[in-house]
Amino acid sequence: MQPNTEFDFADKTSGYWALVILPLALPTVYTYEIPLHLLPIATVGSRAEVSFGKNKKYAGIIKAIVTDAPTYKTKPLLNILDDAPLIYPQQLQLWQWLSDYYMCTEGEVMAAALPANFKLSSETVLLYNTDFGDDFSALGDEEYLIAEALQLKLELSITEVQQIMDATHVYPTIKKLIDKQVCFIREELNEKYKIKKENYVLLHPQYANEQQLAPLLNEWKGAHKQMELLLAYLHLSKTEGDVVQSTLLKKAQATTAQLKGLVEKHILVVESRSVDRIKSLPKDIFIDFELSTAQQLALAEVQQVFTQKSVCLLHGVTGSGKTQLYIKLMEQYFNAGQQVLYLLPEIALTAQIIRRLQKHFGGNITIYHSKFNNQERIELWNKIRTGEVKIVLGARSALFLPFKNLGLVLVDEEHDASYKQQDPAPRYNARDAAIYYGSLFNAKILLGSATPSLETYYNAQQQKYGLVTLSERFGGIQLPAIEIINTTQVVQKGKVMISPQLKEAIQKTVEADKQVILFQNRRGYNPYIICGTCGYLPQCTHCDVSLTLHKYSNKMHCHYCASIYPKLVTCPACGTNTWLEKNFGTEKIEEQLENDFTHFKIARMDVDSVRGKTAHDNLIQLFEQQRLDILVGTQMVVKGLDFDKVGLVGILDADGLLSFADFRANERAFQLMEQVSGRAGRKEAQGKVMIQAVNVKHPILALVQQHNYEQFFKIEIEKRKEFFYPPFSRVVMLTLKHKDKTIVDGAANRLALLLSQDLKEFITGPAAPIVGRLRNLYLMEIMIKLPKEAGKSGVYRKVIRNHINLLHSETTFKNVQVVVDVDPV
DNA sequence: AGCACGCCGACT
DNA sequence: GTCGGCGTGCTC
Repeated sequence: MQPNTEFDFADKTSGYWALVILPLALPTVYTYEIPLHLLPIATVGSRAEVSFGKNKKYAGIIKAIVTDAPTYKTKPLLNILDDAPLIYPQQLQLWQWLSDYYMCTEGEVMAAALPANFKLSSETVLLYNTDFGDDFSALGDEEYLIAEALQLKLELSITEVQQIMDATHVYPTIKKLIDKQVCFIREELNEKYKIKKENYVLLHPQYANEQQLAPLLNEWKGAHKQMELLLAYLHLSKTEGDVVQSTLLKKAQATTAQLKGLVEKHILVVESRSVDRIKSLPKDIFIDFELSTAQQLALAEVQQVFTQKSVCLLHGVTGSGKTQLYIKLMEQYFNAGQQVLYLLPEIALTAQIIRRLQKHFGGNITIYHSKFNNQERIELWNKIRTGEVKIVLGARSALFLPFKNLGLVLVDEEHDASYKQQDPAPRYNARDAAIYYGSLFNAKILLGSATPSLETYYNAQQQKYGLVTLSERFGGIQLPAIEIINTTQVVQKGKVMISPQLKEAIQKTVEADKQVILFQNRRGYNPYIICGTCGYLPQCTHCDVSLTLHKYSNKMHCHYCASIYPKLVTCPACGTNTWLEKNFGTEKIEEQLENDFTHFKIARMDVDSVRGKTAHDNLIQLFEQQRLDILVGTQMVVKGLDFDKVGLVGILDADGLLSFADFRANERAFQLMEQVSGRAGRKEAQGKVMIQAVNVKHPILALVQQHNYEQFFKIEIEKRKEFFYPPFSRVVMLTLKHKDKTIVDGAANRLALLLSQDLKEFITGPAAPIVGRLRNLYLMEIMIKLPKEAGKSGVYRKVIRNHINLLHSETTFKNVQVVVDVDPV
């Protein structure tokens, strides 16, 4: 694979070709000839600048270097953009695996894997031909406009041209301008990343020894201000070591001119140094706590498992102190000089956990998530690649980082659905991909959860993974007592659902100086308006869903396509104005609570209230510092938060959780309720949980009440087995989309028929999903439950791929989009 | 993903 | 008659 450096350079063609992955949804790699002069630096894993199509340029990744000449003519690589490979062979292997397993292209994986600033594509720039003169008489109106602007600015980007012409159809005009030689075009591939430089002030070498400065200072002849500046410098360099120009000038209240004076006198020198954007903490490790006996035992068991198996599940009840165990384990791998990846669901990546880990690992721990800007990501990327950074804490995309020497992967809250990427391909599950990625390094993988996914727990039971259980809460605190409240009566009154019992408990809890968390599931349980006369229900014009009423905007929102509509005054169906507000979301609950408890401090936490970078953390901090009494929220309040003073947790609507129509409904409901409950009584005393439900006989509720995961697993796994659902099968969900209803229906039937030639007994559907139309596209779904026979899954995927291609070869169905989702959640 | 080519409806 | 709509196909 490596280019032969002994190659005879006298030969003109190098005889080597590079297979390049482009960051586009293209099914294959593209072959480029490696020009002789680039051969020594063209290495697998580096980015190459290539021309693709008529004039676009991209930065692609060299996947492989081959010596067999392709049968078609090739373009040359234009440039090699990296001194050293950006990614390691393990990354390429991971990309390949992801694209195979999740049935997407490697380009899509690349687009997801690389930080934005590494993904370059050219921008077309129009350049004015100064030889053209200024005779614009032969130009049309639009051509004239552009030519005039070009004459003035000499360069225009395509976007600027679009603005000038106020039109999208700019290419024909540009073409004419080029033909008439008014301008020519250039394709620019810009490296956006600039190393941040900062000016440092140093003593001139002739004063390297400070004693040499004394005569100078005693016989100071220069400006007084310059001496002050020099003294300020000496002070700063004593106290802080390296002196940054900006800090010095600020401190001495001096100007650059004065500093320049000293530089000219060869007393000081200014040096531009690249600085790290990532502010670094001291690299001390400080692990000052001791594990409890139960934790120590569990840690020893994990270590024991890792001598035989590479994956281990840590099943620890909420509040058992899994994080402490992780910290001890991380320390061990860190000390062995290996890198550690700690994955968390995006939402749990709060300042809380970050602070906690930084306290122990200081500057050795690095955080990587979507809120970081591009420059910071690039710097991190490089530090991880060189092995300088040892511990990374991140959400699912941190999986793509180029580890050099990965020893341990921790997947916390392994059951969490947000490890699965939903929308743009690759639709990967970071937990599963982490297991594969780890195996490439021979790393150990620890999956942690209080409510493991059925798949993982099953794997543990089958001895595929090791299993370690922590059934005792840290400090011996009891798991919260759970009370189930029948709300049949309350519901009938059509009011906000806070039962008298819950209301009383809230009152008592807050009065006892404890905090309350109220949980309301959001999806499918939103406020809406309905016409009280004719029953008309306002719906989104692009999607088959009813609109949600938002109080703060007083507008109706579509939660699927984000369209916003004004609140209707008269009913478009019957012309009356008798709207009824139905149902309730977190907003409405907050409103109700404010009425009921006028003296309590109440806050709401959901996607609307925590928009923006810091709102979420701020709210958590407020709650942590007990400046809030009641927190009302959705899923968000569940994840990874530790609050010491929560005495009561209320689940307002358990029916809503249990009523989803898919095979994971019970699992999700159990996990959610168990996790929410776990927020209660973590440090000092046993907490209390109240679950409101109409269907109080639902078996899951009893299991939650007993905190009985094992029993839940036993019941649920039987059902999965009976109906051939995961973990007994592997689900592949095909979603077909088209703007014409009859065409999607036809395509879905056709595809199902095609698939049934090979996979007859595994197909369910086609069927329209609950939301049958999204963004003006009608949807149909086909579910395939594939058996998990060893070695067969590749064959199955090929069959599916072939049949989709076959469908697309039929003219009627050519434009039907088919989205493939492997292991959907 | 772009971008060009090509075949049909609404205007000078 | 042409302009420009977007459906279709290709990019090493």
